[in-house]
Amino acid sequence: MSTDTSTESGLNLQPFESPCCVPAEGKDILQAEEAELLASHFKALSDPNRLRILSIVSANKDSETCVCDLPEPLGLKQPTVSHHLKILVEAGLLHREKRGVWAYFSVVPGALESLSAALVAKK
Amino acid sequence: MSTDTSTESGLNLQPFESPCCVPAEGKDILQAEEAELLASHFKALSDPNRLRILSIVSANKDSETCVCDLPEPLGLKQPTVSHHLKILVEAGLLHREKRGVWAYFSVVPGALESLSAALVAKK
DNA sequence: TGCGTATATCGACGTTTGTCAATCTCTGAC
DNA sequence: GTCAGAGATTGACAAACGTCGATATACGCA
Repeated sequence: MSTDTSTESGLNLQPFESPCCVPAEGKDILQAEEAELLASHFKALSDPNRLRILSIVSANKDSETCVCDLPEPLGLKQPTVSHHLKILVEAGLLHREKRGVWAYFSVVPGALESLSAALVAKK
Repeated sequence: MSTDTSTESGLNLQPFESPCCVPAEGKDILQAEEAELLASHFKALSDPNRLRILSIVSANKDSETCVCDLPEPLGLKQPTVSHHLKILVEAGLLHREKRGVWAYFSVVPGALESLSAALVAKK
């Protein structure tokens, strides 16, 4: 990266080479794979209707939430709700249990907490 | 949902109507506006390259990070990096300070922590 | 067996997103 | 004033996303 600066040893003021700051790479930086994984989790949380689904489901901790209760408060049609639920389940945030014809959902214990911790403990 | 139930007026016991669970709405559920706001923040975190930018910037806390250092470790072109930086700034996660020709970025104090808290304190 | 219902899946559509080449704006140096 | 470089903006494009109607699947009941 140095062109022909004669005295490169002692001086730290560079004419045009690296005038701003240090590269800051190769250290304990979030790697591409980890970033991809973490981003996929946040993507599951990046839709307002999915956040509201999580809120509703986590509101009744004792009794699980069934799908049939979600379309009305959300103002969404049943296929759309099913689509969002699938995304939340695949993200590991919701647990699906099918009993008979009905499907009941509950928040996976510790899932939100671990995501929350990843936010503050970001390297 | 009701086909041809003759007496639809006063009765609240439904033969096939609500067999699963309670509606669980109208309580302390995440409202649409709050959900929209929260989702917009998580959307800023839902891209792996933006997470890596946050990681790099937060890695050198003392000295801020300049834009010119980001394209190389990320493998992105300068306009793309600028685009992601804009999203992070508008989400309130990064602070931009332009000194001369260069722009330096730093993590907004408490921004990630407040998001992290919203995750576990979800109603 | 056959019917009604709850949920999942499919297909389509408009919208949003990530990326980059090209260009513009601004600043410092000569 | 002129020039060079840093970074922001624009426009374009493919890919991904959210939504919903239509349909399929699975289960309980008579």
